[in-house]
Amino acid sequence: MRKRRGAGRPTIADVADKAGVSTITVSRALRDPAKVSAPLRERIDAAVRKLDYVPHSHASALASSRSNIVGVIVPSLTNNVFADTLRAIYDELEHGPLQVQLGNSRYVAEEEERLIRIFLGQRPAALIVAGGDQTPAARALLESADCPVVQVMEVDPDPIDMMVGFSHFEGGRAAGYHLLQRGYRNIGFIGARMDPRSRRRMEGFAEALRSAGRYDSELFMTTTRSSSTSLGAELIATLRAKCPDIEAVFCNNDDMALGVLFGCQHAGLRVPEDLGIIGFNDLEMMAAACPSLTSIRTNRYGIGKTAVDMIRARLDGEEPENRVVDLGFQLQERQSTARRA
Amino acid sequence: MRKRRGAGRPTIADVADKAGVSTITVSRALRDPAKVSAPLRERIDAAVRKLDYVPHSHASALASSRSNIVGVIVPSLTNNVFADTLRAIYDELEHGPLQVQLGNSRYVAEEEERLIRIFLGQRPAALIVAGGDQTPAARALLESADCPVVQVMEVDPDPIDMMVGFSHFEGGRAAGYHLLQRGYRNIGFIGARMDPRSRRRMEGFAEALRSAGRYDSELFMTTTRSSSTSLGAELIATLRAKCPDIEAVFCNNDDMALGVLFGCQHAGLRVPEDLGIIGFNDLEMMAAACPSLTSIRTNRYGIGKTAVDMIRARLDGEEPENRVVDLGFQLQERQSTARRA
DNA sequence: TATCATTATGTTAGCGCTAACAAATCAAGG
DNA sequence: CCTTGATTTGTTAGCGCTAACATAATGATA
Repeated sequence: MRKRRGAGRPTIADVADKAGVSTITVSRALRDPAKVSAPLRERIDAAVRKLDYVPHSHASALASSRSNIVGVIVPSLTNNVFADTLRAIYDELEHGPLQVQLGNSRYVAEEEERLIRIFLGQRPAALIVAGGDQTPAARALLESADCPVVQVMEVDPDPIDMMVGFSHFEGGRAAGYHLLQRGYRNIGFIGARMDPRSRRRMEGFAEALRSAGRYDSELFMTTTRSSSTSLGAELIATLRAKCPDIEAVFCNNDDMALGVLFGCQHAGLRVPEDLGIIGFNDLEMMAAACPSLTSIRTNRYGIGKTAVDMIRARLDGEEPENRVVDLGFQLQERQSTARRA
Repeated sequence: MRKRRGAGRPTIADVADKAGVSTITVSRALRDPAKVSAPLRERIDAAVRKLDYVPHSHASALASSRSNIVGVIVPSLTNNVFADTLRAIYDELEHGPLQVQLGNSRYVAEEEERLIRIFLGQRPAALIVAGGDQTPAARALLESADCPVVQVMEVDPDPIDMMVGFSHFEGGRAAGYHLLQRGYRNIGFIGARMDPRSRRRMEGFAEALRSAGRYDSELFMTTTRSSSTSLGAELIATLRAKCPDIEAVFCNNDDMALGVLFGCQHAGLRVPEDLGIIGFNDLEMMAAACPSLTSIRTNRYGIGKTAVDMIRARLDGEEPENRVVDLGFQLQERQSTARRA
């Protein structure tokens, strides 16, 4: 006699037996209750509860060749920027059947490609990837994926499928204009990691300075090290040692900006009088800091929410009116750049 | 003629055809290459590459009634504390076949129970859950799960299965002794969210103060609002308005501690002279702050790494020598409590 | 070389679910 | 009463993979 495998949890057949219907009816009652008459539905629900039945998602995925997994690939788990977007995705998906599967590419394009490959192996319901800088192979994989794909955090005229984010270039440019407007002259840039998005911020910033004839590459300091508060403090010290006449600095993110503030405080510099500081993202702490820190506010939660909305619409068969949604940014002006111009 | 479903990507049968072997041989070559002779292995590998074959994980999970999913349930995605542990889990799991599936319980026990139910429906390879405060039903579900279960972030003599973390009570107590030792007398506590772990920190802290006869409930201020830097600034202002003679404060986490520092700076108070501050977790920014902030350092990355090690050992059939691993904590003494006693 | 243990590969039958088709039931109109 | 069309439920086969058993090839031993 052959041993039965996995004879553990109740299956849809057990529920069907108990309710006195066929398995397909149970399947329908669970997936689309409207397709089953009220009395049967009640009997099935009762049987489900009594048996504590949980559908076997793998079997379902295999039979329908369509899983309930939304693959999400982000470059960092510790970066607050992605945490907010992720939180939105989880919040939005909570009350549906869709499940998030999260991959961490650590800012490595090849790792991202590997993750895309793995995720596609699961026939995901949809895919969300950060940014628009995939390798050609990764892009090809995504283009041929037969599920909705949303690129988040950036906008680009040529999305793989759909896209929601904002322009990092314009954000950087706005930061530049703000410092110029505030009367700062010797304006620098501090950037860590320098992933493609940070690079675009820097380029927009440089363009703003250039347009006013105030661009000086000596005042731009970047590193591939990952950003942190202490790194911000370290870099501003180095930069000031090299260029003591620097008056203001744009940091590629808020952690770095906070570090610059701490660095100034340790060095006895007054902010904004001796040095103006502007960050990027407007994390919660920026408003609380002393002095409060100017930043470019981005709608990270909205990006996650919009991404899910787009996916849901597509899965419902609708075609989104715009394949690229620009959620923009706002300059949050605070004490750290409030120099009497 | 019946339409074939899902006639999309290549299957194991396609690979088997191309390599001139049976499907089970391909299956074995992919899962355990040592079971297949070298020449066949090479032919199979070549076929896999040529067809760009990716195994269908759902089919595999169904057939073996064992998925490659490690379910992880954390109470928050934005809390840096969990981000570090998560990062470790992802780092450790990267080069194996195991996939992480992440759930966010938002500090709601019922939501955690729901997630456990969903995850168990996928027959996970293992489960990692935060803390030891599951509902009785959730605990029962986990106890009957036929996979390794690791509770992280805490230690408890009675784990569901395995556990790795540290004692929040002892951490809080250490913070209390430190402030007493530094000569502070009117010592307060500020706590947001007040999840079970924060509560245990507070209890340990209170116990330390009580042992020195310096416990005063008037100086303990808690809220269920979620922690943030601005909340820290707000609460210290409220607490000082109520008890102007407060000399030092223990914050239930570092975000709150940073907020208290900012609050003091805005109010013109000197730290540590007018107010001593100690946080919990020792996030990166604590060392960079000005003044640098004392904190209880916890090994969050190590917790994630150890959890995966324990899971892997169990999956390899080994029994861990200790079902509960205490990774401890260290007091990081910095300027914010450096009062000349 | 015959015999047995070992290793390498193949055959068969599902895992639990759902798509596609089929049949039964029902409502309304002539 | 029978049509007709819509609605509800059931039957059958198969999604892609692997467990269990079966067999073939290989090696070791006397």
